[in-house]
Amino acid sequence: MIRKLSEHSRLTARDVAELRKLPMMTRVLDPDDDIVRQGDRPTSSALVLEGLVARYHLLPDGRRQYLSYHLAGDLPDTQALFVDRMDHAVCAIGPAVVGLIPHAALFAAFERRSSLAGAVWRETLIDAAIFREAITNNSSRGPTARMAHLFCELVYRSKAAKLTTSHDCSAPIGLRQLGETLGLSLATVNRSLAELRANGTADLQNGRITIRDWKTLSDIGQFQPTYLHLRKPLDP
Amino acid sequence: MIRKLSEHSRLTARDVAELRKLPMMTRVLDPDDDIVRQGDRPTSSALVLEGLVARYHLLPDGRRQYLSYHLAGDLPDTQALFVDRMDHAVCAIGPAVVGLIPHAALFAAFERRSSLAGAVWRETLIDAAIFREAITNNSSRGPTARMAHLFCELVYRSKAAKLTTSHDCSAPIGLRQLGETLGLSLATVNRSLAELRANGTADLQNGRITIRDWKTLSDIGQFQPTYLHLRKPLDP
DNA sequence: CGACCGCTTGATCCTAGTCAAGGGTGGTGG
DNA sequence: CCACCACCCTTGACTAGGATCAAGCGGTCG
Repeated sequence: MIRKLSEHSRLTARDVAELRKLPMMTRVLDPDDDIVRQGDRPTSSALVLEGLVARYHLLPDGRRQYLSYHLAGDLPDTQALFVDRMDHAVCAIGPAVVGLIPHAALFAAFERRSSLAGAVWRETLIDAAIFREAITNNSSRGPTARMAHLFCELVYRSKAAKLTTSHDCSAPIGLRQLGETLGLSLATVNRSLAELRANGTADLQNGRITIRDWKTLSDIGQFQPTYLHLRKPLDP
Repeated sequence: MIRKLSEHSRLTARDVAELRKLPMMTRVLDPDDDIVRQGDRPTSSALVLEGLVARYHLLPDGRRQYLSYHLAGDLPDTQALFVDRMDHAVCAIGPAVVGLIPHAALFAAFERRSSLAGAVWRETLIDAAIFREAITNNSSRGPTARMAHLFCELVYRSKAAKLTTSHDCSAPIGLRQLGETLGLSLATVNRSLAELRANGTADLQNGRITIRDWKTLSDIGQFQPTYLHLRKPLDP
């Protein structure tokens, strides 16, 4: 499962052996459970084993700004490895399972195999690329395009992670949360979603994103997957 | 100059010695010159020596989305160390000077002193934190608050980098660029700026941001500097 | 069976975008 | 040296699109 790193990095057999040796405590989460909170000083990092996990900022008025979503195989809080305090929180979106790996164990593995450090570092850089894309998405595209882009990204990443083979993926996201991701009101989210449904490009139902017309949808969302930096990009 | 890293990381004398040995080619830039372009595969990383530098996405219609600003001492394209292709570009905002350090030299230094790798890694993680804050800023705050937040961030970082001691900093940013940073039209940018001028909290003139009332401005922009992860935060 | 929660839809308001015009400044060329 | 031009900032009028408010619907869980 950890071998999602090899989507973007070449790992040797010894790297993989080192990864397998990492101690890990699994933790089962209900929807909306926090894994870490803003201000925490975690001593271990989470690896998503199952489900969907998200990072978010807590705003002064209690609302949230969701920042990114993380699928099985992702490391959603590697930031804490090198930075004292969490400036954001991480929570489960649907039911999820995460593995907690002590920082000390990770550092030790990095010492032994610096290529591992490189792979994790690269992972954090790709996270940053996803954040940048979110800035552009939420700042320069209209509501429907934003939503289309997000759907494309989630499905594309799901496929890259071999979590799905068809044009859909699990995403137990509520419309309110979608709004707090895209910077839109609940009403607009709904109308944009209705638009995507109406033109037959995509749908979100029962916690599942379905893409019916990839070409048109990725056009609407101006989705260009290069920023995800896969070693071998997917076609569809 | 490189010792800006010590704002957030503890460096030993030997780390510093290693940094001083790095080979570097300086390059002088006019306003708007690109340092790297989207799609490039750079073989060296830039260190800002003078002036202001920005990252941006190029949009299909030719407009830009500015993503972050980088002051003297920053490493604006460390991403390229571990990722094949640039997914964004980096350009000079005003006149600027950068130092180009070959990736090979950096990797060699990391091998010799892994604490250096950690410091640079941490720097990239703080970049990511700045991106996250930009998502929140552009998605969940009104025009004036966005601008206030950006001004606070730039001045705060300038002070942290010892580039200024008063409540102002050099920022040769045009209003169009401000708009392409904050996701606002030129007209709105101007009106929001007028508002900040009118209530005596801040100003932008002759390529210089001046903050007249820090307390009120940071209130308007909901600016909380924790996400910058300085080892010792500033008060004012 | 009832209450609650999340989705859906409609009506209204208001904010930010668009369009258009004017003013200041610096640079270039006559 | 001056005239012209280009660029950027500034301001106003109008418009459109998204936020807000409000109500109805449908499923689920107690």
